[in-house]
Amino acid sequence: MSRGSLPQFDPGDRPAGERLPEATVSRLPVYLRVLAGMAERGVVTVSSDQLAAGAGVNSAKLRKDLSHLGSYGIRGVGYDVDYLIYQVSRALGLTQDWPVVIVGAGNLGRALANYGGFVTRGFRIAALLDSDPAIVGSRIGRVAVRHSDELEDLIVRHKVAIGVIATPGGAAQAVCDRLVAAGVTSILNFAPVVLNVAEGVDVRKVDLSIELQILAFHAQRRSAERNGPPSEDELRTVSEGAGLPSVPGGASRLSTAAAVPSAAEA
Amino acid sequence: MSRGSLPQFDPGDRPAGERLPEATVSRLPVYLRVLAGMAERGVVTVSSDQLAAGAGVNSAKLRKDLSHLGSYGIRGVGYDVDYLIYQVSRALGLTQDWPVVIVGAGNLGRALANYGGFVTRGFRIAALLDSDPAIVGSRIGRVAVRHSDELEDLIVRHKVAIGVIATPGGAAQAVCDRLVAAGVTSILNFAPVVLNVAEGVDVRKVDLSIELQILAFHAQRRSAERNGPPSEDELRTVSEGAGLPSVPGGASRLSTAAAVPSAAEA
DNA sequence: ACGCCTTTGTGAACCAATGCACAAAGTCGT
DNA sequence: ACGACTTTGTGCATTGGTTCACAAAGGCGT
Repeated sequence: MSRGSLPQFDPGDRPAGERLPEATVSRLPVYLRVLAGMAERGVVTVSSDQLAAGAGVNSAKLRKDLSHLGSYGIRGVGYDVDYLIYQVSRALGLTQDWPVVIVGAGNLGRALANYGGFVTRGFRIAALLDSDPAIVGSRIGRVAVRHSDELEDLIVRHKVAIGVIATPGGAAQAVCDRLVAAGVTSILNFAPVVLNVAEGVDVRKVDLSIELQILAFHAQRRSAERNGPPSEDELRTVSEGAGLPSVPGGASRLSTAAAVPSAAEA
Repeated sequence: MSRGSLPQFDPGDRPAGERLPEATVSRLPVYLRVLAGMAERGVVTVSSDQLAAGAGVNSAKLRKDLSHLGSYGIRGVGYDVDYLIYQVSRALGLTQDWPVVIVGAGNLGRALANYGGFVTRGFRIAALLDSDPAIVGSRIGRVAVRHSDELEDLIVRHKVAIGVIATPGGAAQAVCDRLVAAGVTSILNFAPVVLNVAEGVDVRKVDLSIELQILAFHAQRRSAERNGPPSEDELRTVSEGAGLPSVPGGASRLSTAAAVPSAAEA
């Protein structure tokens, strides 16, 4: 237990310099959600085993994650639910609330704005923007759709630090550039493009098709396993209905492979 | 270059036993998307540097990722775009197409069904389900909304292997159970709950509030850094407007901490 | 035909994350 | 008041992932 000199009343705090491992950060919100559910059901104390089960992780991992925040458990008992909620919230920066701007009020933007229950957990929709005059002015839940011309102004006035991009792919990079220029340094991107940003800007992406493709990979692997391990070289019979494209540069020329099925295009 | 005995014509294939690292799998879809964009713009050949830049990763990582699929580059030149698209697609299992069922036709389900461009890349919406009679029968894009009673039937008839859960949190676990019981082994969950599934079922989650919380953490860290490194113990002045809850079990009793601000609840 | 130049593929060193297993801490029943 | 029992927090070994840096491969110009 390597703790520096610390004041009496908060026995658990880590020295301020401590950096949370990225993997831990990405799990804390999950713990927080499970804890919130427990608090709602009146649970007062929880052991690492119970919480880990609820979050779907190994209990040793959970304890190590929490130990990075400080020493907030009680041996032989577990963790106080409310107190742990507070500590995790604090570690994540949720004790202040964050004004968020959502750009794009199409299907997805609307869905996000309506999340309500989610978005209000430490976050507040400062603005919902769109460029289509036909929907500017309408209301989605509690927020009015404003024109994207106001983007810079709204960001500055509401001190927005987090932007959500819910536009079509084509518009995403331009929107991103404007967000960054206006001072936003955290961006959550739902558009299916890789955003290019300057150093120091934090981008996370949420992408349906990527997730589906990862699932497809595992599904394929599982089904391949079931049908017996593909004995050394029946590889090219896996996909019917698509001629095997010729190998470029095999012994002949490059870019002969134009007639590829290209499963990845629209 | 450790390759076993292999037929002449496909010089790059890896021995069939090769397992792709998970991290690689999660990046392949990104490469695929960038490649598709290049193909569309008529690019024929791409170097690892260019592709890596487009995908926002280090080029060494990109090369190592691709090398797990096989040896499909040409030294001194790069990779043939179409051929690489084909190989990546094949590795991901996208040379067959995957019928997908989406459960929940609320805002989010509708947004997903309308993705069109995305979903059609190797995937096909076999069914869009909802339990609300008011919207059953309506059309979202090309697909009709059907009643969730038909779930089991549709899954079996269309050989659906991938399910997408876009219901409110409360319904998610029940839907998940039904999907699994009907034979679905890959699930993409948009509902804000941790799903409990049997061994062998693959669940991925997409969660707005988790992503936002991770962004908030980094935003907080950055801003804390700018305002000077918090000198050893000004920790408890970080959050105004929220009284520091008492420490449970400090020297007094457990669960005194009931009046916590609880930034994580509705 | 030959050598220069580009770019791949990978060995090896590093770093991050996981999981085991156990000592230390602290509760609770008697 | 004490000892048995529970549960935390963490040292350590291991696994997985990233990055560097370079030899081998192969095209291209002359």
